[in-house]
Amino acid sequence: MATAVNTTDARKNFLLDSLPKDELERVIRHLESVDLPLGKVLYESGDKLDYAYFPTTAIVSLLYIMENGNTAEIGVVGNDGILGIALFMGGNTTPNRAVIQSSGKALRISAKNLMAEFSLGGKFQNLLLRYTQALITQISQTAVCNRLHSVEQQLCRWLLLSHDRLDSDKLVMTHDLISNMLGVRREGVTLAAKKLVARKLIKSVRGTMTVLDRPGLEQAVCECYEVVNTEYNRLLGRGLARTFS
Amino acid sequence: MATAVNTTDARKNFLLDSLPKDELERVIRHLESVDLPLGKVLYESGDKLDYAYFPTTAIVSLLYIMENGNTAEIGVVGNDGILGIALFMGGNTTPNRAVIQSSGKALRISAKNLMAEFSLGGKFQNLLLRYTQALITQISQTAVCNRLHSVEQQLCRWLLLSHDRLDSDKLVMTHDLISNMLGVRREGVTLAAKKLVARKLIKSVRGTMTVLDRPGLEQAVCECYEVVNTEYNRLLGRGLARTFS
DNA sequence: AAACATTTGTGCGATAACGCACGTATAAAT
DNA sequence: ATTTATACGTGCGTTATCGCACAAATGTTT
Repeated sequence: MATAVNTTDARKNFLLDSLPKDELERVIRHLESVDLPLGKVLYESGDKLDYAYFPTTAIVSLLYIMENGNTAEIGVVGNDGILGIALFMGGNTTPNRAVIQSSGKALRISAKNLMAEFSLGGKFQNLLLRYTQALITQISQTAVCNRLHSVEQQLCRWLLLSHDRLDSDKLVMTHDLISNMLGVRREGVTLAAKKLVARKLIKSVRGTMTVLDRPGLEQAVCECYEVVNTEYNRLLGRGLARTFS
Repeated sequence: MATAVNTTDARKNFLLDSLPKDELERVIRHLESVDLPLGKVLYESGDKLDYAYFPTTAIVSLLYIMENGNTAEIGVVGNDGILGIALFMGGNTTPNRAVIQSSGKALRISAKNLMAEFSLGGKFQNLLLRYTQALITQISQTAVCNRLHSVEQQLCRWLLLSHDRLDSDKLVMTHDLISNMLGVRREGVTLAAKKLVARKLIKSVRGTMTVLDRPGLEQAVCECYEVVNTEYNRLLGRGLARTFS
């Protein structure tokens, strides 16, 4: 399952790609590539983390699971970031679940090696902290969006967040799965999707949603999306938003 | 306005209190005490931060302000934490407003001195990162709570969060102010408060709410409160929850 | 091709929160 | 003591979302 990693692969992750050459080469020796299938749980709430993951093509949801089984997503991590910030932040674990939302690959590094590299300071440490701040903004904006915006707007935001982290326009996701992410009813997603279909912004057929009109989606989404994107840009030197393809 | 600081004052802030003696003495020389009146804006969204603040008796809300003027709180900081994490996280600013929710004192440190102390590593750095992780949990839980819980439950949570950070049982807050924090209507707060009054958990009279039955409030609140509290305890070695007084 | 499982569409009553309007209470100012 | 400003209470129609039930469509398996 785990294999060695070359520079080209590593650079598919924006954080790794932002490292100066010498640091990247140092880090890359600790990396191994892993396949992450849809639905796989990277870590469970409260689990002590053995690895951190730099997604390259996979997308991972940070999910909170209530006592009654209800779920809500607090953030998304793809090729823009890293999973396992609790390692270098000092907590070793977090009270949420990380689950693969879109299958693909990630590069993992052992907790021990991550800590060693982090404590060297340098750009690596700086990048990880900046990324963490960007993630805080994303989580904050999720809180705000949950409070103030409609399901339709949130679906737009969610579609854009996913689209940004994918090469394709085709998102392999059922309404049911999305409803668990957004913390709403499945029917709510169906309804919201129908409205977006009516506006010709997306196509929605059994298990997949396809982005048809990216600029249109950006028009339909609430300001939350842009706030986060701008902040990623400011902190990490590159936005996530894809230009229309 | 700003005056020198002694150890006793500094120890009113849990982060400072957790420092080993030598580090506290080193940090304390950079601190000055400031009074923070209700409503004062510590920093505005996007402001470059000149100071970080360790509240001792003041409570500060992290607020996001929408384009249309709507507001929603993403987190609360009191004597448990620090304002200005963006400094050591590398961003220097954050897209939210910090506003005094309950007047009191805080100890401030210049951005330059904070950075210097942080980069020395040691317990200070470790504590700040751990605190940041705890704050992430609080913000995450706000997101979840906003999605899944009723205004009444959220009011309970908000009251407990404030009560934890105060010496008194009396919270000086209008319904209108609280509604801006929770991101709901003023009438919604009035209604929710009325229900809590009917259950004899609080008293609510013109501009103040008084906690009458702390254990009762803890029974009425959603699980979100306890999740955050447990995490603060785990990460920082002390919970915030006050025992019934 | 038929049977089956999964996913999506739709209808309907219930509930929570909204926006607005206006009345009432409380505290401060004159 | 009277006025004024602020804060709170309440009613009412509207809207968004919920929970549930079940039908229709779409893939998959046999």
